Parts: sequence; C-alpha cells; structure tokens
Amino acid sequence: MTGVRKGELRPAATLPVARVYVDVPLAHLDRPFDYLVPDTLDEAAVPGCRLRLRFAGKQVDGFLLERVAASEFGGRMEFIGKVVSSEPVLTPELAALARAVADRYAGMMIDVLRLAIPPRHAKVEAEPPAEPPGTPEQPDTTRWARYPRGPAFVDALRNKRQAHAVWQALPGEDWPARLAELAATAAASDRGAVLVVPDYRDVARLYEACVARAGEDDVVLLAADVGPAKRYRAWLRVKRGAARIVVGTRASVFAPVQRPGLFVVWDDGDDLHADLHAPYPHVRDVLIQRAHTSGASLLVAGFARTAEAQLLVESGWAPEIVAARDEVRQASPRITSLGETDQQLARDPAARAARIPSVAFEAARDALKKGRPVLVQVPRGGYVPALACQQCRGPARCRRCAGPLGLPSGTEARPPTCRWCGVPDTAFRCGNCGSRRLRAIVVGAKRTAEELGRAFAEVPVLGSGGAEVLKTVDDRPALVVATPGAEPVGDYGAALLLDGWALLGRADLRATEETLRRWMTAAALVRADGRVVVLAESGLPAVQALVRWDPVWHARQELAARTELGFPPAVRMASVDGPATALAAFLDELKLPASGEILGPVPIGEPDRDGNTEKERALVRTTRADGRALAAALATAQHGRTARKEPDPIRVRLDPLELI
DNA sequence: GCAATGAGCGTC
DNA sequence: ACGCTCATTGCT
Repeated sequence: MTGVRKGELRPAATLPVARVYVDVPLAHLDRPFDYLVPDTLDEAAVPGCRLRLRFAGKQVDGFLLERVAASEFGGRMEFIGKVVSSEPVLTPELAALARAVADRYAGMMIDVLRLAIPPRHAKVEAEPPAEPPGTPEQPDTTRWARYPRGPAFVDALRNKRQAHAVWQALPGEDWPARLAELAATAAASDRGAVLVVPDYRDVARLYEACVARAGEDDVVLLAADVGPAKRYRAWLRVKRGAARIVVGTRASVFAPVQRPGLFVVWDDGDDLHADLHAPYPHVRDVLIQRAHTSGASLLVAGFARTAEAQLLVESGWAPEIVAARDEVRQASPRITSLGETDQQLARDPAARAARIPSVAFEAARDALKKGRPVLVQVPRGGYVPALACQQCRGPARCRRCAGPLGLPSGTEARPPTCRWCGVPDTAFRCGNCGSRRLRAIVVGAKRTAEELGRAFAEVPVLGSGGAEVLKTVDDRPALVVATPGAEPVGDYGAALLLDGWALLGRADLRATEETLRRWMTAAALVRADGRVVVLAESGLPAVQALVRWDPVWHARQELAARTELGFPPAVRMASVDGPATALAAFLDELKLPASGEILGPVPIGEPDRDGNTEKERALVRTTRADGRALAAALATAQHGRTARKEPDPIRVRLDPLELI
C-alpha cells in the first residue's frame, strides 16, 4: 500500500474543478489545465495559491488560477496533489498581467510568473502580517509648478483620475524628491504606487525620499539583490496591502500593490530596464500594460527622452511635462562642445605637458578653484567596433535594410557587411552626406583622463565604475573619474564628457540616443553656475541637443529617423536566433501577417571549436498595427516546435534593445 | 494467430 | 515517473 489511492479521493462539494497553470517549460502547454480538488483540500485550495501536482506522471509545481463548477475537458482529470501554501500569490490582476505580457512577447505565462512572484520562504510567510498603514498626509508638491503641466498631473493623482505623462526633468532636478511626492500623493488617496528605477543606487536614493514623505511603514524596497527572505517579506507586505509604495528595480514592475494609482519608470532609456530572462519584458511596456488595465496613472520620466516615449507623446497617449525654455536656461550649466576638427590647439601653459584641450582644462581648473568637485566621464571598455562615415561621422548603414555595417570577423579582408541581412556592400555611399569613405571607430579618451589627473596633481582623483561605484562625493575639490551610469551624486562645478566617440560609434540602433542620455545624466549633476565640456563634433545632433539641453528636439528627430528607416518603435521587430537549420525551419513555418518581412538570417556569435558558426539570427518586422499578430505567429511557431519535441531551442525576442 | 514484453508519447 | 498505445518478439 503506497500513498493515497485515487479511489479514496472525493471531489470537493462545491467548485470541484481547479484551473491550473503548470510549471513546465514547453510552449504548447502554456495554457490552464483542469484538475479536481479533493474535498480534503477544499479549504486550502484557494485561487492564487501554489500547488504540487502530477502532470504526465511527473510531480510539478503549479498555480491555482480559479475554481469552477465544471470542466470542458473530456478526459479523466487528476486530483491536485497538495497545496504548497494557501497564500494567494497569483492575484487576479497579476494573472491577467502575466498573460498579457506573455502574449505581447511571444513567451510563456509561467516564465512571466517566475519573474513576478518571488520564491516562497515558509518562515517569512508564517510571520504575523504587518499592520495596515495609516493614511499619510498630502505632501508638499509645489516644486512641480516649475513644469507647466506638472500641477495638473499631481491634481489627477490626488483626485484618483487616470493621467499619462512623459516627464523630462530639468538639469539639477532632485528627481527622487519629485517622484516621492507623486508616490506620497497617491498613497494619501489610499492608492498604491510602483516606482521602477534602473539600478540599486537609484533605488536607495528614491527609497529614502519616499520614506521621508510617506513614512517607513508605507514604503517597501523591492530588488533582486536583497536576499530571498527579505525580498519575500517585502513582497508579501505589498500584496497584503500593508504598504502602498514600492520602490525597486525591474522585477518590481510586477509588484502586486492593491488599488494601483501610479506607475513610474525613471530613465526608461537605461537598458537595465529590459529583463534578461525570457520573455525579456521591458519595464516601460509592462507599466503601460498595467496602467491600461488597472486605470492607474503612468509617468515615463528621465532627463533625456527615448524615441519610445516620444511615440507616446506623438500618438496622443501621453501629454508631456517639460519646463519652459526660460526655466531650462536658468537651471542649465553652460555646455560647450569640442570636436576633433574644432579642437583648439592652443594649450594652457600649465597643461602643456598634457594634451588636454584648453577649454576643458579651464573649466576643470575654475571649478576646482571654487572648491567644487569635477566629474570626468570616460567610456567603458569593450565596445563593438563599427563603421562610420568618414565625412559626417554618422553610422554606416546598409542600403537594403538600413542595418549597421561592420567588418566581418575573419582572416582575409572582406567588404563591409550588413550585420542584419548579411549583404556585403562593396560600394558604400553615405545616405546622409554622400561620402564614399568609411572610418573605423577608435577609443582614445581613457588617456585624456589620465593626463587630466597628472595636470592637477595636487587634487585627489576618485574613481567610480565597474566593481567600485561611489554613491556620493563630498563638496570639495576632486577629480571624479566615472564610467557612464556610475557617476557619484554630487554638487559638481564642472563635467568633462570624454566618451563621445566610443558611445556614438557603437553599432547600435540606439547609439546616439544612448549617448545623449548618458551625457545628460552626468551633466544634470552639475550646478547651474558650472560648466560642461563635451569632446565631440558640434555638428552632431546629440551634441546640439546637449548644448541646448533639448531632449525633446532630439527625441523627435530620433523617432522621425527610425520611422523613415523602419526601426522600432516605428515598427514592431523581433529577433529570432538558433542553430541554422532549426532557424530556417522555424522561419519557413512562420505565418506572418501581411506587413511581415524577414531580414537575414546572418551568422552570429563566435565560431566553435571546429570553426563553424552554426548559430544564426534573423530579424522579423511588421507594422505596429500587426504587432499582436506577429507575436501570435511567433508563439504558434514555438508551439509547433515544442509539440514535435524538436531539440534545438529557438530564441525569440520582441523589440530587442540591441539590434547589433 | 496471439499473448507477452518494451519503447515512446502525451501530458487535465 | 504514470499509464496509455503501438510495435516487436516469441511461442503455439
């Protein structure tokens, strides 16, 4: 006699059928299955709870979606094995959201749930639940008056009306304070708020600002790197309604706040907002979805503006919150550019030994003299070498599909080749200026930073980047050398942006947008009476946008360019990669909507031991209107593959950030 | 011609 | 890691 015999089990008296999502990694099984609830588990088997059950003979994990009276299933149903815990972790809102996100990205709901629901911690779950928080007072939101449409957004939040907006913060803006004011406003109306920022440093700053306005009891910090017990405790606190405000990194987009009133993504251009796990959802997209289904307000914010945010504005979905030009001029430091061609060769006598342009040298010297730190932004290593036009320095593009041209790796010299469609271009002609000459991008800024350090030998040099990131820097003379994203918060007298060439030359569709974003993030830390010097050609759009501090102008241009070239977000694009033969079969099977178009495939990755590059990648694009159909077609093709037990995995990513 | 055994497959 | 189907094997 072993275990429980089926004959001894009786279905529960009411709602005996459980609709269940099982945790199996097979695309064609991404749907609910019906099980019977034994009467012994009638009480425990609540909608949203975690389960163990037998599926195709195997013991697997699952989630109980809902209890229903009868099943459509014709065959014999299994009984649920056991209820792991009656904590209803899969809330109805989360179930609907996970399904929508999976469909949007041609992925599986169970994969989204893995991102959205942290692993269980039994001890934490057994702890007595925290008291529901008192209602905080309305915070002071008068600082939003610097932006013409700011007070209207605050007002909508206070009165529980839905509002969408795209906000560009002024240089020097205390953005954590502003966002905390919005979160506290939502909380004061007894609504939940989820604020998502790129990295842990930002989380810490924003958390502090929120606690200052809403109190410690009403705010939780959700991030993957806080440890499993702490993480699950914080998550449960939110789900149980014991805290209204969530501050976190990308996994917190799914935070199950009750009565959601506000969703915010800060610096939506940062690639940390794209999840690295299947189905690779992007924070901005998930929050748009949540705002749409929950009726909550959404704020897409940053110093710079992405083409995606610009599309939200231009499509009329979100009004913009931007300051008037006068206000921008007042808040902005003096920003000058210095390109290779217009670099002044006259050197300051004190810097003669070093090869630092005198404007940059003077800006640094003046700031240090006033007792302020100076920020020096240098590039990170490891950028993919790409090709640019010799004349106008714009990225070299394929004539056929407008993909980036690169030099194929290999021994013999081969012509520049498109990284997307694989077509070689033997007679390059720049689409922008008509030049026939190409240049390879080189990096030379690190040396400049070193020279700067020698030129100001009496001043301490602090480094921030890689493994050692400084949070803040004191208000005293210092050279702070930082890589993009690792700039310590400080009251800088000057910033020198030395990474222009490395950033602008990347073989990436988002290279210029990304460059401007990083420059603005650094320049925003400089005092309004300070100076910023960027070492890049003044003719480049990104440089002009920085000098004038006009992220909207740049985003408008960027979106127009992408529309013309057929890039996201103007179109919906998917990358599909896998072993060559499997990929070919997948593409063959794919039933694309009318606007569908396949680019490639092209080989990707390094050759293996035997020297063959088996892996290939294709890009598939459709109009935005056909986006859902594209995702559905990709999902259907995946279903076919897993149903046939085809061994080679095909990876599908929708709107991938890196289109190499 | 038919039972006994085993491999493969779907998956409630 | 179950229980079903279907093919193969071996014996009458």
